[in-house]
Amino acid sequence: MNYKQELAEKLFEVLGHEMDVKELEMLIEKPKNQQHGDLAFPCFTLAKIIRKSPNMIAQELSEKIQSPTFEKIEVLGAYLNIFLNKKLVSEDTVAEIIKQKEKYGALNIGNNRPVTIDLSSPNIAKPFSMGHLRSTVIGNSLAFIVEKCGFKPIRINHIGDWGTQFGKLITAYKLWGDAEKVKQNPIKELLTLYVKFHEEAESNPSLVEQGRSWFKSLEDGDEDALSLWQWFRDESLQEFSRIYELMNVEFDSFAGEAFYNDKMDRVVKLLEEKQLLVESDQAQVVELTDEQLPPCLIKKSDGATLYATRDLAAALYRKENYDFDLSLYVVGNEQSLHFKQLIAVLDKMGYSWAKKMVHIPFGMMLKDGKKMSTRKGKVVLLEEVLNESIAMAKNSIEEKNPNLTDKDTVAKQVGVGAVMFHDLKNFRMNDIDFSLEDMLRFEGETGPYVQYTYARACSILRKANKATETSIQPSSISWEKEWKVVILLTEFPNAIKRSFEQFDPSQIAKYIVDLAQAFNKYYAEVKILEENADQQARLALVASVTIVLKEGMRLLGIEAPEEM
RNA sequence: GCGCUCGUGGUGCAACGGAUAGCACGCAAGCCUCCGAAGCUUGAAAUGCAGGUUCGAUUCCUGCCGAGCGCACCA
Repeated sequence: MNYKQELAEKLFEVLGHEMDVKELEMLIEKPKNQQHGDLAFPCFTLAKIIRKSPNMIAQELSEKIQSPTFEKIEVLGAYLNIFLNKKLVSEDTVAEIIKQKEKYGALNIGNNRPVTIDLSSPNIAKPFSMGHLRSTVIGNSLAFIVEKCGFKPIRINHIGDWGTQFGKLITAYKLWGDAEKVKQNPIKELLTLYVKFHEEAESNPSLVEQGRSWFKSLEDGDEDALSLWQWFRDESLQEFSRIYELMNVEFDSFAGEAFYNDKMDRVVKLLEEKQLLVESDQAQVVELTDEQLPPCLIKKSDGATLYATRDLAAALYRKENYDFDLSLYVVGNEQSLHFKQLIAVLDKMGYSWAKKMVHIPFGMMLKDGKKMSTRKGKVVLLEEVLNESIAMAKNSIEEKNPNLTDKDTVAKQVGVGAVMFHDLKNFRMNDIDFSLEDMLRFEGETGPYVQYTYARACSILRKANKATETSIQPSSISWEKEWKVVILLTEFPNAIKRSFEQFDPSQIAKYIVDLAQAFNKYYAEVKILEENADQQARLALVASVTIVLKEGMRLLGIEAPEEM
């Protein structure tokens, strides 16, 4: 199945053990140009070791290597170009996929060890904005990827349900709030209050002081403050769950910031015991000068805790309760410094597992090239975008496939798929300038494009009206026209491996677009349902494509409707 | 000022240090009496600047320019 490895082994046999198999495998590449074959081995590195011209080495190697897997070996300059045996590789690959079904591409490297994933983490009383979309969608996909690699994912939604913004919110509600309005449209009304607070605070600084004092009351357990907090929290969570349902995202834990309120004293004590805590400007900090980082603030001068304190408590709690092998934090790039500090402090505390914590940063969702600001109300609401996308999908269905049953379900799958895919298709570190137009595009490299390809392939299998055979019959097919599709099918496990190693779902998104493109070209060129001796083999190929496309979409958290 | 991230056709993005730098959107021209045109085919169009390492640099290193984000009592 791994042809690269096979080639590396052959090279190793033929060579006088100048390099080991791993090194040789590293050098093997897939040519950009298909005319150069399926695998290529450049001889430059070898030339240095053996002290012969690379062209000569290539020539010599080409004469010595033989295997039924390689049907042709060409020498082009310093390159050894290997052409795989199309019939053998195609029939093996297709048979393998049909046999393994959605298990194809699974990697058994995790040994069922737990991996916690901190994702989504919206702030209560603030709207679920496009910014949270990124963490939710990337984290969700990473959970599936990690699972595919044999780990046990634990999705944790570290809800932002505590902090000074609640003091501000309570202040605003006390001054201008209306219970009825909040009940009717909680998030929007709370956002309005939050924005108003910041507008007013510019000319009236005492508001900030009031906010701070309300938060202090909250921390001290003041009943009035607590009941307001509880109310805001409940209303917000209800709204969030509606969005998660739309996107089909589920969590194993909603333990947010408030959950750690009673677990922070312990952290502070531990830090004191380990003599890491230092007073600085009346605040308690951990110095990180050795690590060349700014100090990490643990307690404010008024004794209140901070973000870092909470995250330390959360890290300890997660280690103790989940015994994670890996702890991923899918949080924006702008918090890189915070996670460096967090990990550094844990390391200083002597926890060896600190290095198992990985911050997975991603670029910002910008608006007109600038950061969106909740305070100024410059946010785009995710739910509105999703609903608009669903409505657009519905229109497309009415126009293109009016007889479809269950249009609403499919519209949801396609509309939401478009938004999620748009976020996953590019390398996560790139900033994204928000564009509704781009997000709701259904043509080109988009979720709906992949879904459409899948639906078309399913349609063929339906029309063939033969259950996909468990094995493909020997056929006269040459696999020439199918070859681009086949070679991509063999690449799926690699795409999964890359996405895991780099914690990068876009590797899979790009892969399924490539596969969909190759299949669509094949579809345009070959009449698959033509009755002839090759039909069975072609249908098996189509079945393989549906399996891999569907599994690829699943790993991104996107649904795959069979008709659309 | 210091730190992190990023500079590729008009726009959005690809390219384990390798061959002629790929794809999509948009634009221009085609393709449904034929398996779903949310598709396919063809065309025009790009590596910020200057050095360095290397047989070979879009990729690695240094400097500069440009963008975004951070840099103690927000998260």
